[in-house]
This record gives sequence, structure tokens and C-alpha cells, in this order.
Amino acid sequence: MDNEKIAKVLGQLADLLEFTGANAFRLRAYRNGARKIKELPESISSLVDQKSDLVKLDGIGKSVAEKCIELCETGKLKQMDELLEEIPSTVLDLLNVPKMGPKKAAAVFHELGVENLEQLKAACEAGEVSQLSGFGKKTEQAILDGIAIAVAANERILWSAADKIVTKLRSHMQNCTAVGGLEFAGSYRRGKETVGDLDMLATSTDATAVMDHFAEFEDITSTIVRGDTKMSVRLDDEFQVDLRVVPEESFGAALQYFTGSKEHNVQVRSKAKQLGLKINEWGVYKIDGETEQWVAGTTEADVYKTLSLPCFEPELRESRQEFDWAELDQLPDLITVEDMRGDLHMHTTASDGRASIREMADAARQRGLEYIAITDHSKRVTMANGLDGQRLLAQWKEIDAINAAAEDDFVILKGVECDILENGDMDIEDDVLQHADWVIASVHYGQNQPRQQITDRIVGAIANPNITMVAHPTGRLLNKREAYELDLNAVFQAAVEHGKLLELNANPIRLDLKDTYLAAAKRNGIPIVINTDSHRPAGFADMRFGIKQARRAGLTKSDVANTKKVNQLLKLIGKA
DNA sequence: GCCGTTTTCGGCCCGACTGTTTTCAGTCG
Repeated sequence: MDNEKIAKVLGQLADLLEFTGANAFRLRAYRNGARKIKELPESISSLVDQKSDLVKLDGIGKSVAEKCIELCETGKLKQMDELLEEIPSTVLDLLNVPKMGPKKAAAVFHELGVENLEQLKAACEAGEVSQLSGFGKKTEQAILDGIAIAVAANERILWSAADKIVTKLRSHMQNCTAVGGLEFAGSYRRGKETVGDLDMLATSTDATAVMDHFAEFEDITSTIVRGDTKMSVRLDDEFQVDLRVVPEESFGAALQYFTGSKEHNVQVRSKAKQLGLKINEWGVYKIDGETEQWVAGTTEADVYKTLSLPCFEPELRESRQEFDWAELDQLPDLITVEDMRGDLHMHTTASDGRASIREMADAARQRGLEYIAITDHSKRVTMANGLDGQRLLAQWKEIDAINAAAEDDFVILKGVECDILENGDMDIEDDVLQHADWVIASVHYGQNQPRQQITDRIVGAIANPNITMVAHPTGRLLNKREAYELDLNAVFQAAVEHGKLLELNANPIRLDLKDTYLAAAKRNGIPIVINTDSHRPAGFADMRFGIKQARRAGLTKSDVANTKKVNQLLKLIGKA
């Protein structure tokens, strides 16, 4: 059983227990444990096999550890099965309905026998829900409206898609003279790979004018709430945008507060409490008996400074290691787009790209890059017109000629994205590969193979002396396809043993490796390569998505191989 | 249920908004 699954079961267990009115802190402990397990690069299942003491892991105590062991050894939880005899699992779907929390869901379940969304809809339409204590006509209607949303809008959108909405909203809001500062907080600002909603923050002395202006945004289809300082709307019947309007002196506090993450803020505010301070979205207050005195809030840096903390980069605010790093004065100096010198994964018209070698090279030059690698698909990828040995050798000859004729120092490396075949063989013969500067190995077929088999394929490729890097190592596509079953620790070990590199694919739907895996690769000392996998010149712009992801992993310039000058890179991979 | 440079027991972040209420519970972020 993989970590993802274990985390999911623990989360469901917490949800079910919430129906039974369990202690809120116990639920938090389960959910916190689930989060930690989900982010863990080591497989819990392997740790259990090795009889490692799970309690040593942060956030995992005796109880969660026992549940992990039970899950790994039997594939299920006795406690969970017992709960499911009382509460059907479909009841958990009720929690996806906006304005339906555990209390309301428990009420309709216990008092009306509602077990799923369909029955909830029927009960609302029959007017039964509004008869319950604590419910009224408005709540009933809100639930009815919410059922459609629960079905349609529970998918998070890609960061890149959120960024497009932000650009449009920003330009709309800047036409409002009442708006002073404007910033987008939340998971968008932290650069998470997907975004659930947008948190827009504005400073103004006239909140009404700001909200009125916001209400005119063309994509708004409904208003969820509107108060004195807060307004929430839905765009295109799905995506939610929240607006908060605060005075200028609260901008930093509000930005800190709404950027989150929730777990990061819990730590920040706990720390404040220890120091006799209170932090909310309006500022930092010194508590003196009964009185509260405002001491900071204009900028985020001021807020953190009152706690003797550095102003963490938003990408690091996940309550992972940032507080430990701060304590040791070891916060990483995060990588930026400007640090990048090369891009080592791209396609041309020879396979499934849309531009020639020269066009790709010129586009890279214009972006200020110093080198690229041309890495078209190998022959197994027939759909993409992949190249065989003969065509590759011809292409590399062409690249030699282009390099020789170049009037500047820009370098095109001769490469290939070589398929790792289902049986573990490489798609291109070694006597061809050995003439390349840069060989990417990647899996495109047989992604559903069992864990051991697919791990062996990738580990085998890493052991091949002609291979330089493994591309998109887990194969996941955000919101579309799960990562393949892979023993990542084995892959890391092989990469370390053979001195190989791993890719962070910057394509916004891939972002593979994900942040916690990148951080684990870094701990192992494995160099990361951030590539756009461009199929056209405009594709180079995707580099910023990869950089966001790298920053979330705490990567610095020195952790990423293609920040090096080309001769240093070639030295690193043993080609110079 | 988890955790500990004041603690192995006693804490565990904080406020806006709504609807159903006569002072507050539930939901959300």
C-alpha cells in the first residue's frame, strides 16, 4: 500500500469520526499525520517491512503508527470497517457540498436518513431539510444550489490556468481608483501545482467601491457572500474567488494571513502566543492583561520580524522545514528564472515538434539561454515520428554544422529522448547513443506495469553508461493520470551510484518530479535538471512553472545542473 | 491523538459572514 493510499484512508477515518462527534484535536492529529505521510518520500510500506520505528517521524504518534502497520500488513483498518457499518461511505460526499459541514451532514444523515447526494437533493426538494432544527428555507436552497457545485467544481485547476485568471483580474481591478495595493495570496502565491480558489487582497479606504468594481468583472456568474470587508464569487459557475479589503496598515498582516498555508500559520500564531502576541489579518497585537496594542502589520516582513522570524518566501510556507531552517539560519537562497543557462529537453519537426533546430536555438538565444539540447523522440514513439539510429546520426551531423557556423558562443548539444522499452531495453543502440552529448531516458509505454518491473526498467536505464538523465520520472499528469507505481528510493540510489541526473519537467501539467520528491533528491545530492520539454519556441516560457516548483522544494541555483555554464555541465556528466 | 529550551499533563490559531437565532452555532479559509 503506497503513502497516498494510507493518507487517504487516514483522512477518511478522520471524516467518519467527525460524524460521531470525536474530539477535534484527535481528528487534527489524524489529518496532520495523513499530510505528513503523503509528503514523505520514503515509502511507509518499506519502512514497515524494515521494522523501522514510525513514531520517530514528525507528526506520527503511537496510534497513527499502529494504523499504518495494520494497513500495510492487512490492507485495511478494523476501526474503519466498524465505522462503515454505521455510516455508509457515500455520506462523506455530503461534505463536498458548500455550506455542508460535519454537523449539518450528521443532522441530515441521522434525522432524515440521507446517505448520498441524490437523497439529499430529494430531501431538499421535499422541504424536509428546512424542517430540521438549525436549518431554514435559505439553508435548504443553498444546499440545493451547492449539490450541483459539489459535482461540477471539486477539481483544482492548474497553477498556469489560475495565473491566466489572475492576469485578467489584476487588469480589471487596477481600473478601480479606490484600489491601492493589490495582491493574490493563497496557494496561488505559494506556487502550488494546482489551485483550488483565488484569494485576492486589496487595500482601500472605500471597501464598498472596491467590491462594487469587483462585482462588474465579466466572468462572475454568482456572488456567494458579501459583507463589509469580504466578498466571494464564482467564475463560470465553478471557480471561486475571494476578495478581502483591508486598510493599508493591515496589508502585510492580511497578505501573510491569506497566503498561508494553514499549517504554516498555525505555527506562526502559536509562536506569537508564546511571546505574548496575537496575530490576525489586521495586524500583530501585544497582549497586556485586558488590553491589546497594535505593533505591526504594514508589511509581511514587519509581521515576521515581531516573532524574530525571516520573511519566508511564499513557496516555503508549508510547515515542512522552513522553521527549522530559520532557526539554524540555513534558509535556502531559492533559484530564479534568471539563474537558468540552458534547456536540455525539447523537440523539433524531426519528431513531434513544430519548429526547426535553428528556430528553437534562436528562440532560446532570445530568452538569454547559452545552450540547449535537441532531444527528439526515439523510434518506438511512432505516433511522434520518433527517430531511429540513422536519422539521429544525420541530425547530429546537422547540429555539428550549425554549431560550427554559429557567430556566437551559443551551443546546441546533440541529444535524444530515448524510450525505455517495456522489456527494459533502450530504444536506440549503444553504438549510436555513445555519439550523443546528452541522452534522456524516459518511459512512454507500459506505464501500468507492476512496481518492481517499472522500477527495474528505470534503474536499468540509469545504470546504462550512455544515459545522462531520466525525464519526467514518475509519469504523472496533473488531474489526469496518476504517477506510475515506482520505488523512488531505488531510483534515487541508482542515480547516486551512477552519478546520473533527474529531471524536473516544467510543463505545467507535468511538474514531475513533484516538490517533496525534489527535496528528497536534493538530500541525496542528485543534480536536478529543469527542462521545458518544448515542442515549439513559445514553450520556453514554461520554465517559470518549473522554477516555481523547484522553489517549493527549496532548490537553489547550485542544486540545478542547467544553471551551470555549458563546459561545467559537460564536465559534470563526464563529456568533457 | 500529538507534543515538549518553562510542560510527560495540559494545552492545541483566529476572525468574517450567514442564517437561525433572541445570544450563537456552523462553515469557511
